[in-house]
Parts: sequence; structure tokens; C-alpha cells
Amino acid sequence: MKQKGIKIPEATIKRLSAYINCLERLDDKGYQVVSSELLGESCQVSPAQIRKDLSYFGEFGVRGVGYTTKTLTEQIKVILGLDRIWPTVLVGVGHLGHALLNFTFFREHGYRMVAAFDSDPRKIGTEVAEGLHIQPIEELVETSNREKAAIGIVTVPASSAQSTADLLVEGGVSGILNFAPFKVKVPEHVTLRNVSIVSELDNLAYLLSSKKPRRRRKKIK
Amino acid sequence: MKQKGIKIPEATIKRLSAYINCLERLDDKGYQVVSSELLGESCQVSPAQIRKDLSYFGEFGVRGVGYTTKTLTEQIKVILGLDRIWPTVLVGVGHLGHALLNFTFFREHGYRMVAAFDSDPRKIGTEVAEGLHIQPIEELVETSNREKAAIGIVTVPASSAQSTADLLVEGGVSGILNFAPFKVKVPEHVTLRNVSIVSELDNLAYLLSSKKPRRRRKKIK
DNA sequence: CGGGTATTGTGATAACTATCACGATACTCT
DNA sequence: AGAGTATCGTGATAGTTATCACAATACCCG
Repeated sequence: MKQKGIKIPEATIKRLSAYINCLERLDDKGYQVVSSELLGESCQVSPAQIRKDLSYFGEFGVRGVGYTTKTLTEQIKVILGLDRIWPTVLVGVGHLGHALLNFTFFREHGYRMVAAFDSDPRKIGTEVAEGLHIQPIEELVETSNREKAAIGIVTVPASSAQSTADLLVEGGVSGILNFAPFKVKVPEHVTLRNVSIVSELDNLAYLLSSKKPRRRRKKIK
Repeated sequence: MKQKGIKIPEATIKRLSAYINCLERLDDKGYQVVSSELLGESCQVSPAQIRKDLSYFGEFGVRGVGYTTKTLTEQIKVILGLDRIWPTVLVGVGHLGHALLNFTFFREHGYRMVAAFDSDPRKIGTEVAEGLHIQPIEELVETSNREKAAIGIVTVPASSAQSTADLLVEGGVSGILNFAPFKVKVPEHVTLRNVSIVSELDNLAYLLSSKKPRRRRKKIK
């Protein structure tokens, strides 16, 4: 067992999140116990990597046997802090925001969408997910504080990303997940993560253009 | 200058993509020339890191001066393969798919959406972006081949992610960007990248729950 | 109940990535 | 034109992350 000020690789955390999904899938398939090899195959990570990742946090398996699927799932959720409810607000209900609000995975992982905001007056009041009505930006700070929002999701255009982040900070959130293609700045006590969809595509483009020169299969002449 | 079979860190590619955005912003602000320090400040990367990243691909700056903003932007685009058009198809026009189809950034980076597919019969024929009408899944393979699609974006539910990927491969794409929370498998000649939005949020949850115990500011009593 | 087998947990090692420090060099100004 | 200054490019170094190999150990079976 470790976890005493030792720093955990970010990649490990990312994989832990993936393990949850794979474990749930394996559980559905009837595996009550999984080995690191089986889990590794399922989520395309080496068995050693999985064991190492888990070893940062304790001992969860039984030698010679493997891991109890359901138990391990629960334990990883505890590690990631998914054993509690995270009140979450979202700002910017465009298509992306709308998609996130209705993403059932979130609810399953403990994120509760407590409010959604948009600056477009025409959208105010619209029910965007069950029981969730769009509120004007002006109510962001007050509502966030009242609902004790812990996480703010930013899905506004780049031009208003910074002002949105500022309001969320004022609203008392501890973490911000930013989808806008603009590197916002937040006070030190607020944790920030940026998701850059364009960057992912660009990465793909790089791999395609640099790696393998390969031709499309044509009709055999 | 390098770039001769030397492997480039993936993180470098990710940053290069970010540099483009920052450079364009700085250009808008009137900077015709930028130093690694200025650029670094703008995109929150150390100056040394920027120079190192660029050094993998050549020499783009002038000692004592800096980089010509517009030129560097163009050169990074060449590095990433963004100096050409990438015919792209998208499968699964839910909210997320819809958001991506209308994301203007894509067009600016050279991705041309040539087709969109969905399995819902009610959506077929709907114009989802300018000049782009939703087609049935059944036409995926033929259309992709005809349009010489290079990239396929998967925004379908997890349950149909694998079958969608299979069709895209059959349709001749070289790369797949998968947003579904399911680790699809593709033949070796196809490059795959997964984007896990849940994983990003989980990462945030982990940081929040493990790092700093901090209390919400209440009214001063 | 003891040997055989499977599979974990982890220290050691290798591979990768970022940071640092400084030589190289182009522009500026007198 | 030469000294001074700014800033790049990069080899060396430090730090981080993944892989490996094997000791530890729990279950199975006769």
C-alpha cells in the first residue's frame, strides 16, 4: 500500500477511469472475478500496467485468483472520488452543452447536473434535461453558491470562456472542465482541466500524414 | 534539424496544436513576431519546452529576435498535416455529433465534413450543417469510398461503436476519432484515437477529492 | 495436507519526457 | 564596425512513467 504524499501519474488516473467501464462490461458478461490479464485485454492496457496502477493505492486482488469484479469497481470509484455526489453546473447550452447535459454516463458516475446557464434570452426557461431549465448567466453566481456546485463545465465560445470561468470561481466551484478552445486562467485553489477536441483531431491528422503512406484500395483492374 | 525516424512525444504534438491557437490569437493582437517566452506565457508552456518541441522538426526562429507569427503558424500546420484538406465523415448525429459538425474550428484546420450518417430513419435527409444532409448508415461504406474520406468520427452510443468503426474501416478511412465510451478495435493500418469525456471529468473528481480540503466561503457570521 | 498452478504486488530497470544551462547568432546603437 | 543585448537551438541532466521479472501467496486437487 502506498498513497502517502506520493504523486500518482496522471496517466494512471485516466486509466483507472477506463478500468471502471471495462469492469462494468465484464461484470455484465458474467465475470465475477477478473485477472489483470483479462481486464488488460478488455481495455487494451498491459496486465503489469494495471497492477502497477492499482498498487499505488493498495492491494485489491487475491494472488493466484484475481480481482472481484464488483468490489474492484467500487474501490476504484472510491479512489477517484466517485463514491459521492458531485453537484455540477454547465454554462453554454449549445449542441455540445446539450449533449453533456443528457449524457447518462455522468449521472452514473456521480455527477449531478444542478443547473445550466446560457446567455441567449430565447433559451431561458427551456427544459434541457429532465427537470433542468436553462437559467440566465446573471443567476450563475447565486445559484452555484446555493446549490453548492463543486464542478463547472464550460461549453461557451472561446470569446466568453474567461468571463465564464471567472463567474464560476465566484460561484464557488472547486473545479472547472473547459471545452472552449481558450486557455482560461483561474485562481490557484480552483482545479482546471482543458479538453481540446480540435487538438485530438490534429493529433490524428499528424499521425496520418507522417506515419504510413498507404493507398486506398481501388477496384482491381 | 531532426525528424528522421526519431519518435516525437505525443505531448509535443498536442502542444503544437495548442500553439496554433495561441499564435493566431497573438497575431490578432498585432504581434508580427513572438518570442518563445511570449508564446509560452500565452499558452502556459515553458519557453524551453516550446523551443524543444519545435526543434524536433527544424529551426523556425531567428536568434535574438523570435519567430515570425504568421510563418510559424503555417509551419506548424505543415508539421501537423493541416496544410491539406482532410475529407471527414461523422457517424451518429446526436447532440455531440451535431456540435462537431457545426464546429467552425474544424473547417479552419482543414477538416472538410463530407458526409454525416445516422441510423434513425426520422433524421435521414435533415440538413445538419450547410449543404450537409444526414444519410442512412447503409450508405456509409459507399459514400466514404466515393468521397475518399480519410477520417471518421464516431459519435454513436457505446453499443454500436464497434460496428460503426468496422463500417468506417470498410469505407476506407485511415483514421478514426472515437467519442463513444467503448474501446473499439481496428486493423493495424487504421489509426485510432479515443476521446473520453467522462475520463476527463473523473480526473477532475480525483483531483478535487484527493488534493485540497477546502471549504466554501460562507457568509461571515 | 502438501505439491502444483495461477496470479498478484513490487523492486529494479529501461524508456521516455521535460528542464536546464549555455553556446550560437542576429539585430541595435553609438 | 564593434560592443551589447535578446533570444534561439540543443546537448546534458534530472525527473517521470512504463516494463520486466520474480518472490509471495492463495486456491485446487489428489
